[in-house]
Amino acid sequence: MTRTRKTAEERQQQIVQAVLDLLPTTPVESLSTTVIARQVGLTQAAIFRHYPTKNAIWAAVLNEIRKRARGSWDEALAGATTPLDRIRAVLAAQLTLITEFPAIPTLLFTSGRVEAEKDIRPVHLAVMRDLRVLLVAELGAVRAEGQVSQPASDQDCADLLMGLIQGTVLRWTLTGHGFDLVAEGRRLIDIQLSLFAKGNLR
Amino acid sequence: MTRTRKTAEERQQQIVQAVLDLLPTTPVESLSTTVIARQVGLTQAAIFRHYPTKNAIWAAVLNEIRKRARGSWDEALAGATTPLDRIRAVLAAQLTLITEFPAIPTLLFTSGRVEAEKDIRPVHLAVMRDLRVLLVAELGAVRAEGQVSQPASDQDCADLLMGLIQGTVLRWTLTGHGFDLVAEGRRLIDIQLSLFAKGNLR
DNA sequence: GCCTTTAGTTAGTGATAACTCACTAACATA
DNA sequence: TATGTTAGTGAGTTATCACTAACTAAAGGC
Repeated sequence: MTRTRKTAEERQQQIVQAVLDLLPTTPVESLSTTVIARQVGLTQAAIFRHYPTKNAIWAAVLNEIRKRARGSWDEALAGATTPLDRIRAVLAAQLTLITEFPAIPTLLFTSGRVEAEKDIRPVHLAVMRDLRVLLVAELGAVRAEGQVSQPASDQDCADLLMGLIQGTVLRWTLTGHGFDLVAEGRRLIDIQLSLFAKGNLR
Repeated sequence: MTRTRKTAEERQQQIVQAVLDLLPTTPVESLSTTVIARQVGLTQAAIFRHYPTKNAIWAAVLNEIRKRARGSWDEALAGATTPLDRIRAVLAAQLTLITEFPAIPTLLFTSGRVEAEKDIRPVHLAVMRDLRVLLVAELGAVRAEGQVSQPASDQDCADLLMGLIQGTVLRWTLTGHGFDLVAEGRRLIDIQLSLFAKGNLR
């Protein structure tokens, strides 16, 4: 038994990672502290040394997800030049993130435990709002560029794109990941963007 | 105590109705057989005389929802004349149904218990498939009418519309029913349909 | 080498979940 | 009025949940 004790901080990260690893295969309500503990390699009680309540774990997990989402968006934004390309890149990044962490839609589509609602829902809303703000900004840039102006407001266009993403992810989740989310998403995004573009050519 | 015993069939319907009534205000995982029994006015044990397992209750509830969805679609289809109007009507009907039974997205967005998945998910998929088939058919009719032909395939257009609906419903759910779902949905649907229409005018 | 700090364990708590079983009483019918 | 059927009851069962208290032992400064 070469059991080495780890620092509390390390364990906290480990616990969050364990939840992220388990979520794609474990229904949220079956993801008990016992299951988490087994994944980390600790006893169930040890979990409560690092997080005071289970809700605290959910909050930590959601914040980690939010952090990763922001990171991947920033990366996508930096890698593209035109506003339209940035829209494509950010949405593709979001879909890629979701394929890497199917935990995200699982949590998103789960109304969740009664008490967890208070902790989880605000983070969801924040992530969605962040993405929407980003889209509206880029759509505004597209419009400002002048060449292509959408027939609908930037907000409406953003909502249509958000719906497209969410709907596709929902379909992907319900079909048990039955298709390539990123490819299908990219395809539909291109169609939608081309519809925006064509809209003003009349 | 003029306690009259009811038939098993009556009770079964009553139990399903009780779940539908409770769902908007009760988190899915708090909706125990005890709560259901209290709503119906029976003991908890009596529930199991009418449904062998709790999953059986969920299955019955989902099938009832599916039945009602079909019913409201049919009504919408019958009340509209042109294919485009039928699309608008069916989607609005679906949104109206959801405002009447917020239980639907609650169930849809909840991954649910492990075992319930087997019973619940297929019904979800069936409902979504039904709606999509309907949309594809009407979009085909729009195209066949000749005047307006979409720049994308009927299937893709249907997916865009489905995403629009699902995304809007998700937003509505997460914001705690913070806006008028039907009105907002109609607005976005009209925009999307006009995008389809304009697409071929170039 | 001792001593403080703290990660981790063992062994519980009470609450609540779905489900069972022996029994009772309302009902239909003969 | 007697009898078989079945809706409904009350008192359980087992399992699992989040969480806690008392204790143990590893780590690290002195």
